[in-house]
Amino acid sequence: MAVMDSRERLIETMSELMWERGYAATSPREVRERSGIGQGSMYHHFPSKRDLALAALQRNCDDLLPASEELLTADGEPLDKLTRYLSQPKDALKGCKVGRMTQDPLVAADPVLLAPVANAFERVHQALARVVREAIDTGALNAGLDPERLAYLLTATIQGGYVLAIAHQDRRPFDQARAGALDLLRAATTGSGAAEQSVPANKEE
Amino acid sequence: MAVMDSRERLIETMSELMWERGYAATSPREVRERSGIGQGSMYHHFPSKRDLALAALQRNCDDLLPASEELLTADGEPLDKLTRYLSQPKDALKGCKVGRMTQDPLVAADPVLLAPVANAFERVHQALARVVREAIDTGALNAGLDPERLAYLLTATIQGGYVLAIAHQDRRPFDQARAGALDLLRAATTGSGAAEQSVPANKEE
DNA sequence: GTCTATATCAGGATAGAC
DNA sequence: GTCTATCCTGATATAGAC
Repeated sequence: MAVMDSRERLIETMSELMWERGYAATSPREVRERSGIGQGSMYHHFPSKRDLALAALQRNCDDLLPASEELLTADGEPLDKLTRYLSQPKDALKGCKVGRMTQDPLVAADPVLLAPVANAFERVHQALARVVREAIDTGALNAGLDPERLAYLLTATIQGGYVLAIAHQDRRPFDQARAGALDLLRAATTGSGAAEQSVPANKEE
Repeated sequence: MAVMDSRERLIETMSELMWERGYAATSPREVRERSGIGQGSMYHHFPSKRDLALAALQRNCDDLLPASEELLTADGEPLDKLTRYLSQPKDALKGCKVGRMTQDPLVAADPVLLAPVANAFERVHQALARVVREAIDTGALNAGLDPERLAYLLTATIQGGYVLAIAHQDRRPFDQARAGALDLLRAATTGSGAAEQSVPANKEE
């Protein structure tokens, strides 16, 4: 494999910085310094910070989507798939490299930058809704539950979990929120008794 | 009531801007221009942007906390209180003026600025956990459920709902995530049959 | 307390040589 | 494609008069 070229290094570096600091708070200078790429070279590949950000954002989406999509479309019991979705190892204190973008004023106000984010969430949502629907259809979850609502709830649990973890500077709220969602899913299991077992908290990334 | 003085106007304006753009992306210049307060006056009251931000952040926390705390500590059925908590009118596309701060790189990295945010989340969490515990103790929710987990789940649902709403530029995912949480709570109701009624989606703020 | 003027530095980009 | 030099603006203050 050839050594990573300048363009690639720029995208890689910008992706990291956007995860760490967001878009607005990341400066071209930081990208140059961390990547070791010169000024001229940078503007040769990307005419503006925004162009580089778009490429980096796309990259971050491509980094995250496959894992969730593959997990959710694999064979297996629908409830198992939801459990695995809610148990993926995550660095709670770093936040989500995709979800974080929605809180960046420059991204949220820019339809072009927001598009890959919207697309990523949409795809995960569809995959989740499909699995939830399957769970209901096969009788694993109570009839009468709404797949759309539950799918949004599960994604929101993760995204909100990051907020809590960062606020408390502690990953436990993230893990507990996810565990709470699993507990409630189990409680909504057809034929569940009152004393349904609760799952143990998720451990370290 | 006397006309609002300069100091007050500065805090008010900074609070708005931090809600709209976050801390890092808000400049002293914008505060001056929107508030109509002069440069000298501003730095007379607040020696730095950070000092002003701290006051504004405190203000934003004080704006939000009372409503949730009063709602959760009022008399009434615990499940009703949780329902009301999840049905508070919110402008989903604007995001949470407190939760958003966790995604601001300058705030998350600054323990002093993060403190009021952590405190606000902690208080809501405690109030929520108490209500959930009450629901379990009175038999309204299944025994075996964990109050801590459910409390974190509910807050995460709201905070994550904002992320989804902004990503999709549509408030419905926010409402649906909250509705999904209510559906699952109802499913975890002791003695709930399989065909528990689901609640209608929340309407407009 | 408030005003105007000034200072410093970083952000974001362009120019033109190699 | 990459480098160095340069440019302009805005962010974040400080100075000192009123």
